[in-house]
Amino acid sequence: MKITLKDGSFKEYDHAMAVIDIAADISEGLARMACAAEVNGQVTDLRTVVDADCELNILTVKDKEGLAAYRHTCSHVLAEAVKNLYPEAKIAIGPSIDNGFYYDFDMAPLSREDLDKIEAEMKKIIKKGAKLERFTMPRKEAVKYMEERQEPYKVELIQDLPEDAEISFYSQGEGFTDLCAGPHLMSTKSIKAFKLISSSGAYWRGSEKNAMLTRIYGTAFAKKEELEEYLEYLENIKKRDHNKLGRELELFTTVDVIGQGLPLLMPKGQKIVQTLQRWIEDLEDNEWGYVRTKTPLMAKSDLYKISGHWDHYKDGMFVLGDEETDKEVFALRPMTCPFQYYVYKASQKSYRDLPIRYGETSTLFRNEDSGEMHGLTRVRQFTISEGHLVVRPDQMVEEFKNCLALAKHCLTTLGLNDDVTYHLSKWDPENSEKYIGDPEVWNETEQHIREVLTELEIPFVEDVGEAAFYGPKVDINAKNVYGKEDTMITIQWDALLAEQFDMYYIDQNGEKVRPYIIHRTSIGCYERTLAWLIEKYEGAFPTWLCPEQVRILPISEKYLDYADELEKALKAARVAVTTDRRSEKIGYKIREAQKQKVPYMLVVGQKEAEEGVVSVRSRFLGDEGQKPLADFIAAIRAEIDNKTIRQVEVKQEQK
RNA sequence: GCCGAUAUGGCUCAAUUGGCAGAGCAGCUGAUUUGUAAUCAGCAGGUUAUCGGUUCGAGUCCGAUUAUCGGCUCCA
Repeated sequence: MKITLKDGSFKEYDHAMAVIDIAADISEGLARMACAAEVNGQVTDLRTVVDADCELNILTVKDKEGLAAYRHTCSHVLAEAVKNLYPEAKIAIGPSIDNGFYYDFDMAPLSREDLDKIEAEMKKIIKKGAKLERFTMPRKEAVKYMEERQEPYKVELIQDLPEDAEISFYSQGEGFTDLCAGPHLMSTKSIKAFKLISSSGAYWRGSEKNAMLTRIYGTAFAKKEELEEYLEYLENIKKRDHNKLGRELELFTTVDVIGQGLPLLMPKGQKIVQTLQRWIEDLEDNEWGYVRTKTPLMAKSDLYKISGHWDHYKDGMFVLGDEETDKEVFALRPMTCPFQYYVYKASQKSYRDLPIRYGETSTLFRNEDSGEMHGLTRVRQFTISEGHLVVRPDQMVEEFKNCLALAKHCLTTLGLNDDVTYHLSKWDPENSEKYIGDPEVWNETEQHIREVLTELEIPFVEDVGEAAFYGPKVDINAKNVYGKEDTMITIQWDALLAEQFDMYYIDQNGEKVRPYIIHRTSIGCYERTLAWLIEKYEGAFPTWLCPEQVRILPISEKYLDYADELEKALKAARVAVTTDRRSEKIGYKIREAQKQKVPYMLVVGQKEAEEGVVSVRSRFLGDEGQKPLADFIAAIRAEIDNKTIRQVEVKQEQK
């Protein structure tokens, strides 16, 4: 047989061979490094026996799948260690994940000390360096085997495997065997660097209806240095975490008597939100053809009965009053759609009126479960740059494109455009009762969106079952510092709700026609976007967004007269000024201003006051230097007026 | 909602087996005028998250509640 290797070279053998032996034949080093293999593009185990011509690629920890196998083996070592220390623990599942691996056990919760003990046991196991052996069993035997070992979760897994599946096991050391598809390393000895990160609860098979198991997270790397680097990285990203940094910078806070998911924006945080809001509202209205509405924050239950929310979403709403005893019951709004529909419906519309683009800076309320709240990204009350476009079907593609362009413009201006992924969120035909409308409408609208994204050369992935109940959408997601993804912006194609709300326009022939609706946001919700900006810029915002753009640090009492003049000049430049007329501890105050990420600092002394020159420290103008005051102000002004350097790039990008 | 951890002054942290709640920084007052991690002296700041229990005595032990953090689940 003829084996084609990654580099295009060949190996020929006259008998069947295991991949690991082929690797050893290529080079001993490769066999030592090997974690898994790819045979004809299929990831497989090193123990796989090859008996026909094929393409073979040996995977090491440098390959994604190789590293996954390495970590997966580490999770088996973890399971063996846990079984050694806690024989009563039942094993569930233990896959590799993005940054490491985990294993779920049915056992009592663990403390950090317990994890340290388990880690020590794992080290012992690795030191012994047992070989991993793979074997298979028919279904009946496999079930019996795991029943004898009193592993009910494994029994359930085996029973749920498809009829034709090969049921494979891996065993290692003295009596640890796990149901597993592999692939795995040849020996536990190959694991060089690992660390148990944390433990927590996790539902069996990810369903809250099932038992809560104890999950242990860990990570593993090929080298100690890589592990240390990763652990250091984990420490460092905490410094960017908006939930910590945002509080330190006094952008927001929470108060226990006010409640969960109800952050308070402090003056500096609100200054940023206000800057964003003024910018977006003016941009939408003046350049993108929006008209603004201001609709109520609550409505009678009747409205939500029409929209369907009362039946499907009541648990997620804050209901005011008691349905049993009160004549009227109200609810705080979880979305703005129907409110703006009634603005549309207030008068009869002609085809000439369309498209109509309604924008609203809209505060919404959602009664999230108590464990879901997080900083500014998951809250119970938030404000979103919301909007609904009522358009004729023939205008739909054009308007949808415009919404994407506006979102991209916002992201680019904020410097966030490189950090997002686009998703086409589709319905799930298997679950059609969750959606309204016919399959043809869904397939057609999804195809339209697919074409729009392709035409705009926007890379995207398609997610089944993520659509809104009334239509497919484009979700623009970003990862936070911990790698968790949040939807920042969503643009939804709705060909169905106009029917529910009996919206229409009069066409050229005098006939009533249903319009299409686009639900969209331009910059997302302000709380979440603020959180994202904090993490992106580590609190050092572009100057135009800075709540405090300049701080004056005087060093002499004699400077007082001059300070007033300076203050006036800076105010005229739309620069916030903090004057502190105390002269001592200037070094500390500079440090303090740096900590609070004030981009510009003016240190002003008596001598400079007389000469009209100030010492300037700023992270934009270089560390320090003497500059005429006028130059300094001009520099700040230029930066604010240009928004950012990135803003210039936007202009280049736009046609 | 579920599993676990945590909660002491504005901030960072102490407080021995249950035995007088303390320090540094920040703040305030006065003195000092020396330009980039710290001038000097003094003052003030606390119902130890809240409520309840055990005890002669609770920051410490027990229970409940609230909030925060790490996960799970959820996110129309």
